[in-house]
Amino acid sequence: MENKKVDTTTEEKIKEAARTIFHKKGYAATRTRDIAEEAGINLALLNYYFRSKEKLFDIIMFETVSGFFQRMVSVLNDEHSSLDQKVEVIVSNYIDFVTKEPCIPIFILSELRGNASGLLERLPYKQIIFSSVFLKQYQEAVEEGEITEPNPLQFLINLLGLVIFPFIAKPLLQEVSGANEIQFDKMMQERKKLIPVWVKAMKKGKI
Amino acid sequence: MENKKVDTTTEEKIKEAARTIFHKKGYAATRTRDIAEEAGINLALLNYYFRSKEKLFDIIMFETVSGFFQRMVSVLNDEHSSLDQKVEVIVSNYIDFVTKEPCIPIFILSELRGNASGLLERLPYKQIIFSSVFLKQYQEAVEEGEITEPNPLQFLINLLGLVIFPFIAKPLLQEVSGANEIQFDKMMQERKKLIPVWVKAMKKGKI
DNA sequence: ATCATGCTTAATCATTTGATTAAAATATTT
DNA sequence: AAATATTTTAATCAAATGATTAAGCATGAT
Repeated sequence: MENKKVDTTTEEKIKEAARTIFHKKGYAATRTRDIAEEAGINLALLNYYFRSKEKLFDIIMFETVSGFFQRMVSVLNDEHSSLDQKVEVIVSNYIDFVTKEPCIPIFILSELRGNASGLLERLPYKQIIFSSVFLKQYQEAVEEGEITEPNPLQFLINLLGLVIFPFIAKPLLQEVSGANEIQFDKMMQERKKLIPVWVKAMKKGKI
Repeated sequence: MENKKVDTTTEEKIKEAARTIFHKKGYAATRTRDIAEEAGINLALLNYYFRSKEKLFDIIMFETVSGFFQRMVSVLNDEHSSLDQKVEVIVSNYIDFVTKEPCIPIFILSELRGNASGLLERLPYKQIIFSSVFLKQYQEAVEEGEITEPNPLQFLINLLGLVIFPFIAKPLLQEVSGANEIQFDKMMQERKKLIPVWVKAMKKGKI
């Protein structure tokens, strides 16, 4: 009955395969047969365990998005770090994570086009960010004149854009620069130090 | 024989419909029947004029990518503008363009995942950017100590990331902020002034 | 040993989807 | 007007694809 061996269970094998293929090709371009082959199982097992391609996708999508934003939320709510420290941690954390999982940003954002799933509405990030330690610290910094721009969303857009955009544009940047995989990763490692400096500089940018 | 009336030709109607649907849903999620319906024509006409979905897509993709980068290249090669002016023009130009065509960035970048088409290699942007007026100006600014970071690619990544990323992450940002379409566009208009200031501030960021 | 339960497979189904065909309609030339 | 070429349509095809079925296999319980 139970099949929880030392090796991964069949259900987990299917999920891992689905993650791999969905992340790489997206929902529409993924064939259930590809997932079955990647998992080394019979196609029927996919439907046996998950009922349908769509239900399997919903699970992967939810876990991927949750995992991605949990990394940010936990840092944004840290009571014991300053704003600058939060930037450093987020930058370092995400650059390492996305270097290991380079498909995830474009996967999330391209599957969220139009947000047909309504996934975002079911996630509580709006409230979490709105009541975060980060937000208080940002508003304090604005009041004390340390930050010019009053809208914290502009700050988050910049931070995320500087970290994530290069990974989304990776094929493009590699072609324009002629960089190979290693050189690209090295450039992203350099951004670990550069982005916090840039973000600090941007805080007092005067119009 | 010739059908070039005042109204658009059938071929052009199909291309416009294909642009609309491909941009919105991507290659894999697009059905040729959707394009035919959007164009108000019989499905067979699509294959009559363009042979196949893939060939039609290749045309749209090439035109979209070319159009997108031509805007940048023409500014980067302007002899008569400074680096700061180039930033201002690119930011303003792209924010207006992408506000009108919000699907294009995520379309280009998601279709370029893995660059299976080899489209990028067929485009000459590497050489164009490498020998651009921008590059000379950037290197001069580095030599004169006006810019800390010696790699011009980091500068371009930042510029593009600050401009384009918010449009790619639009559904996410709208959900997190609760902003509607008009409020989002207003925020992007504000970035027209903010990004050039930020980019200037970043130039002298010290480690 | 027998039974019941859950897991796995091969074969098959039904629908979707890209593409084609042959004929009809329209436009162009002679 | 007749002939020719081009454009358009309805009908159909073949392959791909998500999903199901029924039978076989394993494992633990009675």
